[in-house]
Amino acid sequence: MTATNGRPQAGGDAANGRPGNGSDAVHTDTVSTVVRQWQAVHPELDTGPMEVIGRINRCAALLQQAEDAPLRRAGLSRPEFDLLGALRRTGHELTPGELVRETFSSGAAVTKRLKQLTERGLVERRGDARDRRVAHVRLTDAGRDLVDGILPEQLAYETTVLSALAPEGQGELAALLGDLLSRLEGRTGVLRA
Amino acid sequence: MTATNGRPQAGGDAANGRPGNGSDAVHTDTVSTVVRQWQAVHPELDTGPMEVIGRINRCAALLQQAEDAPLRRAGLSRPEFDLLGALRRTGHELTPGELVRETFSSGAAVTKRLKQLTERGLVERRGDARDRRVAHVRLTDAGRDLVDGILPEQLAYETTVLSALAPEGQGELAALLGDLLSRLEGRTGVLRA
DNA sequence: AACATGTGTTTTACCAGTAAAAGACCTACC
DNA sequence: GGTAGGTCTTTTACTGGTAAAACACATGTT
Repeated sequence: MTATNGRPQAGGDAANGRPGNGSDAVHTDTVSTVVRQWQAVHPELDTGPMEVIGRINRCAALLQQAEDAPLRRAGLSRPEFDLLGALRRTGHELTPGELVRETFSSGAAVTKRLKQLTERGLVERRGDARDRRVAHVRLTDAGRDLVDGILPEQLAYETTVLSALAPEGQGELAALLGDLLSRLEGRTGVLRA
Repeated sequence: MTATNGRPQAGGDAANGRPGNGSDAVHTDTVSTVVRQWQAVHPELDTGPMEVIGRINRCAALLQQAEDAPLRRAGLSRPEFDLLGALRRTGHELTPGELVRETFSSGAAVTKRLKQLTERGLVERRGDARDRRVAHVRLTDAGRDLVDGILPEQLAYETTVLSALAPEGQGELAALLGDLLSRLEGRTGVLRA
């Protein structure tokens, strides 16, 4: 459980942090294989970060596929659901600009999605009286019902997916990711550099 | 699944065995805000999975932006780098089909990328003598040099990005994600369902 | 040998996302 | 009150992805 930071020499276990797991139950996840390959080719490099970032990326990819299953049944993509969800969880109307911020997507993407969701009757828009540039978007009843119907399925699905981890493991993971995320989000400078 | 299931709210540190790091600094990451909003609207739902999956997704999104910085300087997208990296780290030629499996992308995407990378002189292809359906792709010297030049930058960048976490935290995170990932990858049925 | 079936790769048609510019509108200052 | 500059949103042009079909070839069977 020593250095992830300082040269994980031989064996990918360096970043593994757990006490006695050297031999049994070898992690056969693809990332550890990839890391081993890199270390064989470039033994001088510290591949520690890969073990974290590679896994985050890969988990995200796999989980999104998994999560998408309940959504697709409802004919929604994940970004569409995110948009509807933002409206639902805030509980009030949002402007397109606010939706951009809530869903972390570009303005153009939000415009397109709103168009489609409006056509499907899931959201409505009205203009602002004072400032005619801005629009206000709200869920229709159908939109709200759809979100409320999907969300429990979604969470149940996620629960089973995460059941690979013990509850304490899930807590740890959430906490660690929270640490990382709050720093990442706080220091946007790091990201834009 | 009761409302507040085993969710590690303030007691998270108890369950998660982290020694010194019990800094009760409130996590101000966006995910915790989102989760709070959902709980206000649907107090009966167990939002535990969101704290993990939401954060994985968000971290992935932010980290990819971060990682992309060094790549973009070299005029490569991440999927392109993944392809070149697969060739580099395996150390031998790969067929398009193998590249599909290594990089987790579709065949069509690999074909397109190979075309571009070939035009840029970073990879070469040759046919197979025995089976004329298959091609063999290898890095050119320029391609190899490019990868070798970028990789250290990339890792350095990732190291600074992860410096938000203490080394032990990084190890724990890698281990937990490895657990999750190896189960996710093993049980493909869960994902394709 | 001829054919059905399977595999490796590419092509086609299409869809969603982005960046940059445009458009519409506000505001504040001269 | 007109105009410069800023903000909110949409449009445009394009890129890159996917799914499904097409293509080219191999293989096993009769």
